[in-house]
Amino acid sequence: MRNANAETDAGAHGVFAFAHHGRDGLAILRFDFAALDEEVEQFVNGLPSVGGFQIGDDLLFPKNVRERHRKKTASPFRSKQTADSRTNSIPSSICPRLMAGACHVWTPRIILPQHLSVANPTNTAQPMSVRVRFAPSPTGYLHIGGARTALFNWLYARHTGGTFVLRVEDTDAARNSQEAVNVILDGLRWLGLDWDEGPLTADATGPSKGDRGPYFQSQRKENYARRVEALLSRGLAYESEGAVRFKMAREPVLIRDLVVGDVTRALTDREEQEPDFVIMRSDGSPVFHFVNVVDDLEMGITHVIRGEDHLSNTAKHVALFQAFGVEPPKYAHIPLILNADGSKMSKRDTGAALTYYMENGYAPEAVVNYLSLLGWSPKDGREVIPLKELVEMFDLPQILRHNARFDHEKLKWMNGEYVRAMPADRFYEMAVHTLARAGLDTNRFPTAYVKAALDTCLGKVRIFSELAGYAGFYFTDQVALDAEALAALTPEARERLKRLRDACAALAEFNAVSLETALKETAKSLGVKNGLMVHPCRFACTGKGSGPSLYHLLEVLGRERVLARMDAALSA
RNA sequence: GACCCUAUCGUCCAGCGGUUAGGACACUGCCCUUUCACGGCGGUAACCGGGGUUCGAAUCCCCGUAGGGUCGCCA
Repeated sequence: MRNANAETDAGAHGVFAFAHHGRDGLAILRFDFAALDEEVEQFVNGLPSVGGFQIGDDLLFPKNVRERHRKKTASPFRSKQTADSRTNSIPSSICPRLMAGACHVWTPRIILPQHLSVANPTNTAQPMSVRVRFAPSPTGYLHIGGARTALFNWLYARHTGGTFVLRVEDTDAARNSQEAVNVILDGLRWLGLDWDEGPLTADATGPSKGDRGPYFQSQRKENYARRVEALLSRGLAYESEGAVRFKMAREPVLIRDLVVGDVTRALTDREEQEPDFVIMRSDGSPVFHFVNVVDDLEMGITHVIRGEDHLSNTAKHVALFQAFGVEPPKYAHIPLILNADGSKMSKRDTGAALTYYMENGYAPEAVVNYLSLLGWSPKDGREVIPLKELVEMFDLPQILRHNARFDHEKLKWMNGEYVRAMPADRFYEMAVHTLARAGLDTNRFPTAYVKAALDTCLGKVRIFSELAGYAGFYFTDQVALDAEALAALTPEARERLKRLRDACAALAEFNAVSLETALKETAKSLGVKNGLMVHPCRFACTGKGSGPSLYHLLEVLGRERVLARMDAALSA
């Protein structure tokens, strides 16, 4: 114990020491001697002192080291926990006082004796530039989970200043088409996920950018043939019934995953029967596991970020990389996205396809933001985060390991946040587009009218598909009065409406201010509350019980339409 | 059947050995308001179960249970 140290270094907070602390062994303690009482000091003096550590230092072994691994590596304190080290346990009588401020405690989660040195980030080798890829199969739709996988890859590439590669896995020629490829390209473009390398068009033989192409697997057949040949010639693969099988290891494979941790994948019972898997079919076409690895290898992919559904198969991929004599890329298997009820999200489920969001008036930046928060979150707990900051904060270690359910309600809320903050022009554009999809042609009306109408909706809708129901009355010739509307138009209500109609007709200026005055005066003269005037009027003019601000809506509609609609309602 | 992953409010996340278990969505009470939203102030609501380690466990370990994934000449 370097007690002297504490005394000479006035102001410096004493000494670092190790103590046995709970089951996980050592804690680093930092003592402030000024605050120690005698009993505590006595205890402290019995501790082995250490140098070069600080509170919070990682003595690590990363937290993703799994217990299996730990058992193998000879647990440091179970085996070494002698009576001697026991005496360094922090006694309960002292602990509270230590915690009270005399001492700072840091308990590393896992400590291995041979790692009792501070991890030094500066001495790690210069990291290679990151290359990630998104490798979808053109099936005709882009799954929302696939979109998130693309997003995570993109975010990681942008975060690290690396390269985002788009590769089309169109090995199954029969069910691929340019339209199917376009669904992917359009989806990624819509989300704003630009790729640094990959196809420029949906044409497999068309132009692309990047020097590691082609970026369509259908154009890479020679590479696969050559690689199969290489394995064959080295006896690492063999022919069987016309197909080529890879000689798979008959023992568990260690998968080091940046998200899941170290996974030892043992053979299943079926694999025990036949461990060697086909890499090339009898018709000469290579299978997914093979092409995937060959392409990743040849394209210099450094990090494979993909859905957790690939985790088990990663053993095959690792074995293949090893057969080719190279280190496998770093893997990061991200959790899956499930339906609200926890079931797997399949093609048929609402919102499973990205096109759903493209077509229903969602803002891509909201979808991106929401997706980024599924399985990942920034430390500060914020939720509405601009893309730029997402890029800055995103990283692999923070990704969770458990699946997430897709919450449409929260997405709608998120979308509303973005819609509200949206520039007016963008709002008009998206509104007109979505309205048109709902069969409401805004082109029939003057631009000024359309804009004025939409201005009354700013900040009112969360997703644009709500707009047709909210503001459709602006763009129809007649309002449909449903049962609810008719029920509201009682004889008394009609009487009030009639009075309001006449007041409106007599108005010199027909605007929100004058309308409000007129309505309130009419209510006053009738001796009723404003609300009793408001509701019949709203129903008559819009057919609904709720909507944009009444006075503004009336102004936009204009005297002519308003009077016509009131008359129509009065005679309905 | 085997193998692998996972488990905190209804949902998404915080938490990484000592917290009155925190935030967001949703739900809900009040205020604001011509409606609906927005906004403001509140509320309901969670550590899957059982063992163990520890003075102390939501946090570490084990066993159950549940959910998900994978075992193709699909991708």
